[in-house]
Amino acid sequence: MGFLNKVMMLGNVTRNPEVRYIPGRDLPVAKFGLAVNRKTKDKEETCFIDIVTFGRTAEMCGEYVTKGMPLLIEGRLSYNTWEQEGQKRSKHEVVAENIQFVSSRRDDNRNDSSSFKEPSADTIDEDDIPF
Amino acid sequence: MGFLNKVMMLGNVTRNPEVRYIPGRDLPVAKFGLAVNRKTKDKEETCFIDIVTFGRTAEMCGEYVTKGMPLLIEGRLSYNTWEQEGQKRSKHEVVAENIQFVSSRRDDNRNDSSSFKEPSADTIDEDDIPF
Amino acid sequence: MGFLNKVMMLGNVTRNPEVRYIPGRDLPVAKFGLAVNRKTKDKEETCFIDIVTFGRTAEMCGEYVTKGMPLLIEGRLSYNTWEQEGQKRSKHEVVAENIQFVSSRRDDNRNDSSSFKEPSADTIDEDDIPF
Amino acid sequence: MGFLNKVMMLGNVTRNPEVRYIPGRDLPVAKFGLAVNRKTKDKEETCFIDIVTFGRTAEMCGEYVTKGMPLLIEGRLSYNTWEQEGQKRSKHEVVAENIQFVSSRRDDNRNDSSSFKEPSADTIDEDDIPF
DNA sequence: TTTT
DNA sequence: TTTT
Repeated sequence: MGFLNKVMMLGNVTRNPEVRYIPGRDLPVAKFGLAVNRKTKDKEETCFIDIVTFGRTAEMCGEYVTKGMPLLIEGRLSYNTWEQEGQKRSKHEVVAENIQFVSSRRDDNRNDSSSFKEPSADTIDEDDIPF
Repeated sequence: MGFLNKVMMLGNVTRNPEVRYIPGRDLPVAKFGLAVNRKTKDKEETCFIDIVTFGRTAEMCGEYVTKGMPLLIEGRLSYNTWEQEGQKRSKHEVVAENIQFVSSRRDDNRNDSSSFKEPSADTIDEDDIPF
Repeated sequence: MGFLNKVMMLGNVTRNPEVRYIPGRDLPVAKFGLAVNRKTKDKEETCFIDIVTFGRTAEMCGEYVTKGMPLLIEGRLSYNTWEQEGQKRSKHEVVAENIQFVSSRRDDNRNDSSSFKEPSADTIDEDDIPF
Repeated sequence: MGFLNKVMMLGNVTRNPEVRYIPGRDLPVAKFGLAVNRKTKDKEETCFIDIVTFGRTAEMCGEYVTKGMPLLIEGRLSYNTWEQEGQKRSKHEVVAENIQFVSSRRDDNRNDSSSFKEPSADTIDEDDIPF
């Protein structure tokens, strides 16, 4: 049938990424939190969600992503289960497949673009496009 | 800054919707589960997630959605917290803003289209489009 | 089989919306242009596309959207054909089903939120959500 | 400010892909057409759009994609301009960054999954995910 | 708690 | 130029 599992979120980083390596593999994994606000007429609610990312994107998160920063995340929702002290535990998180830096001030634009040139080069398919 | 929180999932319904009404409001709320599979070369993983929907969409879920059925969901990720026996509890779910029926057999196409004509009329903006 | 046609774009408005009414129907239609930039290491390209929107969203575009403004558009791609002087002509445009205002400066946030309270109330399903 | 240009379409291939190579680069480029139907109560409309894809995805399109086949496309809208006989010409197309095969019959599931194992291995980040 |  |  085919599947589809796509998440796009623009929010603020709630804690600095921690980067570790999968034991026995030289694959970096970065984890951090994201908060996405939603304001309507009468209320404001925030979706807090943990973000995981792998490989080069994880390295760049470790280098450039900091608490408070706005970030555009594209990825998929994932559901993990494990046992803890004989108890079943489970958790949703977003596996980020693409991360985009977003400047929060018009004035910062110039600087952002240059300082984030490397990260932005990480977006999907950047190497494949000839024109 | 603006926010973005968009989820699109194509999966199978894991339990029949239960529909109830918000007390004091005549607003229907439907809840059910969705399983989204993801196969790669070496493994298969499934994301289980609870779906909530409101209003006319909720009514139609109560009427047409059944366990096992494939469904295309568009909505947003939401994070709820509450207290239970003095313990903080929290949960992620997807608030479905648009639901689309998906036939799983080519042969069913004809019938699906007609039996689901009403539901499919519920998609975003259906009333607004003049041509 | 089900269909899917979803477009999400964050860009700048290239001309002020023109709002007209479908003759014989009191349905407003707004049209304007959007430019979405894409920078990579070696080049910058811009996707120019025409946006159409209907109903209440169209009215709000007429009232609040102006040339140069950044805008987040969600909708679907549409393909129109017609005859002009015996020639077949065709055109792609995006039918916007949801429009979100995006402030371009952190400082503007407060004001934006309030001045755009009405528009932001137009997002999908705003009326359906009970909490 | 950051940009966003995301297109997701599920439709049928309208012509077999033609694959050529960028002169001087060993980069394959595949082009084909897609038709996305949209039925509402009173009408049916079809969005025809040209799809371009590069690299390994292009090769797989050349090998596996055929006219009539349903396909899930994820990518971005692109706008190209050129001169033809002194006339300015322009065109929208979708640059596909990810393509997913979608079986149209439940019965085909088994075979599809296996025959398309290679293509599906091309989805975003397949190599990066450790579990 | 789970679907194909 | 068009698919189901």
